[in-house]
Amino acid sequence: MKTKSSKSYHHGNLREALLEAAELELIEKGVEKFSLRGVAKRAGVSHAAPAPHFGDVTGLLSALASVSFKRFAHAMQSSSDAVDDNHREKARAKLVAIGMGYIKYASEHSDMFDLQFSSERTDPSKALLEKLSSNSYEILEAHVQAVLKLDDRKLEDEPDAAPMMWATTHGLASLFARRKRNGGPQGQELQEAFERILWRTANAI
Amino acid sequence: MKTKSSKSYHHGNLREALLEAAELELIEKGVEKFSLRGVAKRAGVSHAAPAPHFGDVTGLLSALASVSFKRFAHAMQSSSDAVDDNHREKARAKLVAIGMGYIKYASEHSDMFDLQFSSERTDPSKALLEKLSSNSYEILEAHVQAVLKLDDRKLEDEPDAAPMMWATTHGLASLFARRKRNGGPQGQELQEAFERILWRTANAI
DNA sequence: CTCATAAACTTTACACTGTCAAGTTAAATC
DNA sequence: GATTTAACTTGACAGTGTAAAGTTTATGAG
Repeated sequence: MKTKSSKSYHHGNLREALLEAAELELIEKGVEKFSLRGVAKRAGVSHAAPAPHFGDVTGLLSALASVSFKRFAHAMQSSSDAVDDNHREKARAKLVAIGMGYIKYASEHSDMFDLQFSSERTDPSKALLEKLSSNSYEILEAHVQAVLKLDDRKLEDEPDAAPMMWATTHGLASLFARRKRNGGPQGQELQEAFERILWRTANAI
Repeated sequence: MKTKSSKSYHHGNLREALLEAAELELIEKGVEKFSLRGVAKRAGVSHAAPAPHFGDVTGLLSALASVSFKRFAHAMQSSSDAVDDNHREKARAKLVAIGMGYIKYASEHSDMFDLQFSSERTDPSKALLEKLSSNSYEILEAHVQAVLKLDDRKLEDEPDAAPMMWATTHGLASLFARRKRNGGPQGQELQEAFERILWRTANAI
């Protein structure tokens, strides 16, 4: 039981409570209709209570985006870790898994994913956000590096490889998240198509 | 002179005037801070004047997104048309040109581009929008088809080819548009990298 | 333990937003 | 020329974010 939940004037851990409330608000209302007052109401505090912790609404959403980036990186990493160690094309399989983790996260948490890359409600220059964003990229980059190493190549030799993989993955993820919101198809076969596309891209580097 | 601009009660072509004002508003304020009342003020009419023409703010933004999709498709098409007819790899060169037109439009009109794919302020199920959106995809698809035809393959034989090309292109464009907004680098060398990546992708289909 | 300070939180206020309903004006039609 | 219909204005309302001022509590120095 981490929430104090007593009716004391000082909440105790309002910051965390606001982040949780904000996630609910985001999921229910979407990035656009997200309301700071709505978050405060959910957390049971006055509408100006978030200010000391996050400043303005951009501050809160940036913090939430940071949370999402952490989970995002974790999802990618564990997707890669789940690849069988005896896979005959382990390096590429891990790279593909990174991409599938990326896409899975985007489709299962499309609102949080949107938030990560929505530079309007978020301040991407916020120190933590910038760092976590590039962290995610570096995870993918490291896997590209492992693939290049198979042929004794280095990242510097192939400066386009990681951006290409990132762009394809991001394109698939965001187009898919978009389609999902609009009620388009999202079956298993689509996931398989994504995996084939990622394999083709991985084979092209 | 299409604008009546007299002080008559009925504007005459308010619909067009509002679309122009909306584009200015979008460029100056961005998708997020876009305000319907701001648009009305720009056009010199009352804040409720847009309603008869567009309904609500989503209606206006959807109409503006349609305008943007038309220009977008045109930009891609003319980028493809500009490819030398004697190019030794004409089909692939045209496909790459489509992608570069895509990216160029996204970078030069990043707010309009954002609007196209922002499903929060826009209603993607609006008949016209849906049609124009799929039109853009079909332009790219037709170019993929031309590439496949070189080897006597058909779209049905390679159902992943067009989505792959679209995803990579869209990924590059949106990541680039994002980077541009955040003041990142956007030099000539970046454009060249994009072109190399598109070539690699085009060669992988 | 006490008291000053600082921080968390509430209350109030303000300018702004989108949209609805009710008026006004002018164009179109019969 | 009268009436219908559409375009547009005006006014109102609930909701938004944030700034300022007031209240409560924790903190820390003496």
